[in-house]
Amino acid sequence: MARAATTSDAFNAVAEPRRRDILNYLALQERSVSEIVDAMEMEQPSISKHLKVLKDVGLVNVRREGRQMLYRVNATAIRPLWEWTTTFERLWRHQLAKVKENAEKKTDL
Amino acid sequence: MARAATTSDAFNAVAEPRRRDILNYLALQERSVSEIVDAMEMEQPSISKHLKVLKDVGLVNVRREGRQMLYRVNATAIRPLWEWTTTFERLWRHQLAKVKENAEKKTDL
DNA sequence: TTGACATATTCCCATATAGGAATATATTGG
DNA sequence: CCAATATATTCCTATATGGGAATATGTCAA
Repeated sequence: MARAATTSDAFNAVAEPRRRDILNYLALQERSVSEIVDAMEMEQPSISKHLKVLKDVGLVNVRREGRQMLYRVNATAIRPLWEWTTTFERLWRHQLAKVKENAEKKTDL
Repeated sequence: MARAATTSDAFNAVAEPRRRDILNYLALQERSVSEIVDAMEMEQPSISKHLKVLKDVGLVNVRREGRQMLYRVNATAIRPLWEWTTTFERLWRHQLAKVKENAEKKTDL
């Protein structure tokens, strides 16, 4: 077997750093493909391919306006990632509390 | 170019569903490899390989106890994922608020 | 209709998988 | 030291990827 497809879910789609860059950029506002191309430093075909992956997993939505295609983030599709990470929140808070505790012990000496 | 290595960062490491399963299991408590093998339905070599990836990106820590290797989650390594997703939190709250608003309008009819 | 602009798709290829199978390494008890 | 247990590593292979290059598709303006 090989790796899970990039389009299999949001986790795989955002594993690619360029796609996270694109999503970060789109978080500010809806953008056309050429705006994205200008903002990122990538060829237009690459951008289009990344956008296709993002669209396939529902991380972005699109609408046409004349010759342009306007992409925007579908933030609710990112929520499952957030939810998965929060199951570990208790653990890292616990870890951080320990670190702080140790730091205070040191100061007390 | 090919895909970014699974060991390149936490995002790529957790893209594999089996590795998320393992992390979920380890979230409960520290576990030996054989306990993980029993809990997941996978061959031991596969588990060891997944654990290596998780260790390489710092998502788990290990200690030896006799013949056993005890793995535990390093939750702070998951935090960057959480932080990235929270940059979109405002957006999905906004979206959900809209959905709710529309639902209430309907009820008013 | 034609040309220009905006975006998408196809073809090519080097590369890193994940799992299966087999084997290697490490540790302990006797 | 040896056998048993626990874990890691190596070899193999089908597969999907991301970028580059070239090209196709779609839309508007005149």
